[in-house]
Amino acid sequence: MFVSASTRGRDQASILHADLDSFYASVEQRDDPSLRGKPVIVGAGVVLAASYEAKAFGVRTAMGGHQARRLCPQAIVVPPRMAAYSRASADVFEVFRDTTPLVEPLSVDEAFLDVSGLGRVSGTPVEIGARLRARVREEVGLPITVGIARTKFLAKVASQEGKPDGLLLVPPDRELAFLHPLPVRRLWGVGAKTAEKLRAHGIETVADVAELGESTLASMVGGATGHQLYALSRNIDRRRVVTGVRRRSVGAQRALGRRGNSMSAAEVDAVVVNLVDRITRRMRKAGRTGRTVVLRLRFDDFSRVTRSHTMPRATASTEAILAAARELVAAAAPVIAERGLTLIGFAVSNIDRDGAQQLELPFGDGARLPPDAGALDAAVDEVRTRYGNLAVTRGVLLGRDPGLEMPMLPD
DNA sequence: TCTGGGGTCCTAGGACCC
DNA sequence: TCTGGGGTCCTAGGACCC
Repeated sequence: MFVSASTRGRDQASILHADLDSFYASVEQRDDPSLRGKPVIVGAGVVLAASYEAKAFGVRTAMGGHQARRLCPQAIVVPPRMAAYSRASADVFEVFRDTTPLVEPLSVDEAFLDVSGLGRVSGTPVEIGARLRARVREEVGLPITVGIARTKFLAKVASQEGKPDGLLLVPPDRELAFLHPLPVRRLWGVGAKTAEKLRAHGIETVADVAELGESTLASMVGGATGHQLYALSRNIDRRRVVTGVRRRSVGAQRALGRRGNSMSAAEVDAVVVNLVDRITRRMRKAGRTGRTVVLRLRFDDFSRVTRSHTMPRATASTEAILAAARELVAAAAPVIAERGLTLIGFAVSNIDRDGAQQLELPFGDGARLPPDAGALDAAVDEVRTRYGNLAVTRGVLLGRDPGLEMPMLPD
């Protein structure tokens, strides 16, 4: 596993956040020249992506199709082509990984890149970012925006501010001037609900948040969110760019619309079988197993409900997971009958958690406790390189010094 | 304006254990 | 018979993100 250098780069802007612009819509415009320069909407029922020409009319991602067409009647609506987007994403990430090995994907269309220590080879972060944008444009044919800053959070905000098709650097001595005037919604973890809670207290900007104490914030929005807002608003973000982060759940769902109301038990079961089959195929392909099956239901009034069941062992077997899924559906039958089903979905979580795994730390025969925290970190990184991103909490050294406890390690 | 599909993390209560 | 503190796991719901 590679992680960003802890000394180098801490005080200079060397984290890139690269974010494709209107990703799905851009792929459509790339592949069909007749769509270029025109308002394009991907997805009919709900807007999955809108080109900048459509956004100019107020069309937004996740907006209902009816509203979108009313705002922009001349928009060209195209069905999604997921396979094409997956290919485009893979091509873009190839450019990312050719730029630096320290790539942390956030989704199909964005990632953090740590370019500290590349100076001698590749130039300054701004030069690297500019070259990355040019390569994605030339080699994949897509516009991409790059934000550059000293921290992940600032880099991400910078790419948002730099859109579309731009590059924006936040110099280390301009960070607070950049951050504080922004609306609270720009803070990670602040969505519609949290923004409303804050607004009720007269808090509108990041600067307003930064004036509050952590306990005050926690009392408004909860402990964890309060802690995060406190730190981000004061420009504290020590998170490093981490590779090899692994998925924690695998799921699939299907919206049924109004017809969900009138589906027979057999029709519902057919959907269940299909969803479980898709999930377990993906799990087996990825070599993952899971212990907890979660049923998600949505109803006429858009209310939601979840039911879950944890199995004794992690598995990717269609039979085992389907059996659990069917039991969850059967147990939820009364709710389904009462409230009008419009969506059904499953997720399998507790991935690869088949009880604790014994790993041998690479200290070799006669080795002693690592002399310092740095050596311990290196050992844990070594284990993670081999076994993936484990949640390491505590380990006990066995052997020569039984019972010697290692200190708590961060995730 | 009546809304897709894929995820992540946090909170809180209850069961159970020492 | 009643009492305490601390911890883990499971379930359900909620907020948020792209």
